[in-house]
Amino acid sequence: MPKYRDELDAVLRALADPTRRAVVERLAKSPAVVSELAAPFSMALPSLMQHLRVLENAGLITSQKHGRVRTMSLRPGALDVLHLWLGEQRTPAAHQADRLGIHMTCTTPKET
Amino acid sequence: MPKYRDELDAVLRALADPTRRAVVERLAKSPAVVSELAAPFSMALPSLMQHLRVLENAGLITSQKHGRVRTMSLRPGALDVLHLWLGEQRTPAAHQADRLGIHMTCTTPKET
DNA sequence: GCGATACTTAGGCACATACCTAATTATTCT
DNA sequence: AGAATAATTAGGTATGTGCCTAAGTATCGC
Repeated sequence: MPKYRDELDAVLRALADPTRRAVVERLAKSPAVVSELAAPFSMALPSLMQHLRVLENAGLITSQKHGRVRTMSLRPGALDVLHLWLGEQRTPAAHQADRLGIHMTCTTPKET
Repeated sequence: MPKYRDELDAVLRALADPTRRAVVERLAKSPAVVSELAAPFSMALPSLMQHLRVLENAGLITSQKHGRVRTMSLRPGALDVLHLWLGEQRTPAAHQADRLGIHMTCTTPKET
């Protein structure tokens, strides 16, 4: 039952690329067709398509084809798995801080 | 000033690997020394060290060396950048749902 | 000092990933 | 039908990533 972990892994891998993140950000505003998505990038179409496939396989986006046009949309709730994981990683200190309504900041120690 | 984006990129890249995520999860409980961290993995020490370096460069963890022992800790607030980005990607629909206190779920459409 | 311990550095190999161009398929427009 | 448009498939390259072994370096404990 490591479905959650696999899903998380796919999502994080997908989001680790700036191009794919940009696509997600674009789609967060509204759905768009492939060529619209490709326009902002100085990248050949097939390259971008590959990114879209990765995003789709990760379950982050969905697509529907009408005629020769494919419309991609962000899947609402697709990022929930990340949200969830993130919640689990809060340190005890952070939890404490949360309860107290303190925002924690960190100083960068000199490297060793 | 794309410092935020660079930071986000580094963090997501770092978290895209299961080994590194496992390290983060471990460190979320408490700090640990390198050999403790390495123990659960069937991986040569130098390989794990490389992961630790990636995590440290991404600003997710810090380390301090006392004598010959290096103690690693999760940097509280290191994941904030991710949290922040995540917040920005909520679809209008998700926002709507949030306001209404509805939890959105998705059905997986048949692939096209 | 000397061996054991805890990392570190150096260098190398295999496979994954991000691109590309060229050629194809499927629709739509005229 | 034929040209234009929107994607897709196929296949190739180059760089990045994750892992390894072997050989340091720096403490620590006797």
